[in-house]
Amino acid sequence: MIGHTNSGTEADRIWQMMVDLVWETRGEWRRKVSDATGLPFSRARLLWRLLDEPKTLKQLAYMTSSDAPATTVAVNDLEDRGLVERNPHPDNRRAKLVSLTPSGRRLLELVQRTVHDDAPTAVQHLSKTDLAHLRRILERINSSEH
Amino acid sequence: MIGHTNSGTEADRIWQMMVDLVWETRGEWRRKVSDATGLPFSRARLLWRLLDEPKTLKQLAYMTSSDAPATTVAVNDLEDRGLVERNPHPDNRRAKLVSLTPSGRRLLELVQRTVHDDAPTAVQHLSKTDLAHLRRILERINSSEH
DNA sequence: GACAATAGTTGTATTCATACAACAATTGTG
DNA sequence: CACAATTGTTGTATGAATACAACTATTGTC
Repeated sequence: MIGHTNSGTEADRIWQMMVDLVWETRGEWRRKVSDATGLPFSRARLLWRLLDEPKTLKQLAYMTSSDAPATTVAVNDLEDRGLVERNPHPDNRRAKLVSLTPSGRRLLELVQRTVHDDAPTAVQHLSKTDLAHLRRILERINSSEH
Repeated sequence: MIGHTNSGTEADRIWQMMVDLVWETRGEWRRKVSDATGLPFSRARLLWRLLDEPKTLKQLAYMTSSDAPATTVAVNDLEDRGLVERNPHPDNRRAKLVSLTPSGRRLLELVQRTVHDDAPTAVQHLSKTDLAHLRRILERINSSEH
């Protein structure tokens, strides 16, 4: 990953350590997701966004920071593969709701089962105490997130 | 980012929290680096790898998990922009050493000054104690990395 | 010295991502 | 009702990432 100066606050320096640690592992993980799904990573990511509930194309475009045409193309692709379907939006006939097909859902479950994003060994070797500390701190971060 | 199951060890679950936290911030950061350098992100990343010391094309190819032709093209691009130069390798006349030009070094320094990869506010708001814990744990992870 | 291996270059093809223009259908508002 | 805004589609163009084949120059080895 890109190196960094150590300027800024202590929080910034620590943050940087976390970023570097995580970043190192992402390349291989993306490749594994792509291999497991047979999809470009960005498509797989789009599919994930539908796991909880159907979304409109507009919502998907916003979430992936891409524009409407790009999202149409991506959804077309996923639809052609039978992973996703477009349904009319109940309240707005301009909009369409994109939702997972059973096949799409099965694919995501397959990824969950096969692509393990395991902690690096250095993390696995932390003591119980350190893990507990780490969890508590991360939970604190997440809960103050908004 | 792509969601995850909560299966696996406690370390895996905690790791996942870290990954999610970091991942959320990476898109914007990449964009900022690109904007500040006027380079595609991958080129900027290549430039960073030369900060410490010159590298051969082979080393660069390995570090970016790309192949020799791709690396040649990338280095050509950086060389055309005057950010980098090829010099003969002292010990091996087949190899070439790619190093930063003064202009390339200045560009990296500009990025360091302008693109702040600040900790999310939730991290900045951690207590001194939590920050100290976090730093100690991350250092422990890094030192057991190899 | 012949030959294989290494380091890098050139060129090609494919797939992706991104951005934009032009358009249709629907909805909201004056 | 007319008109602007919203939602999505189609098409086009461009820049990038990735992979491969074929090549040169140099080095190491039998």
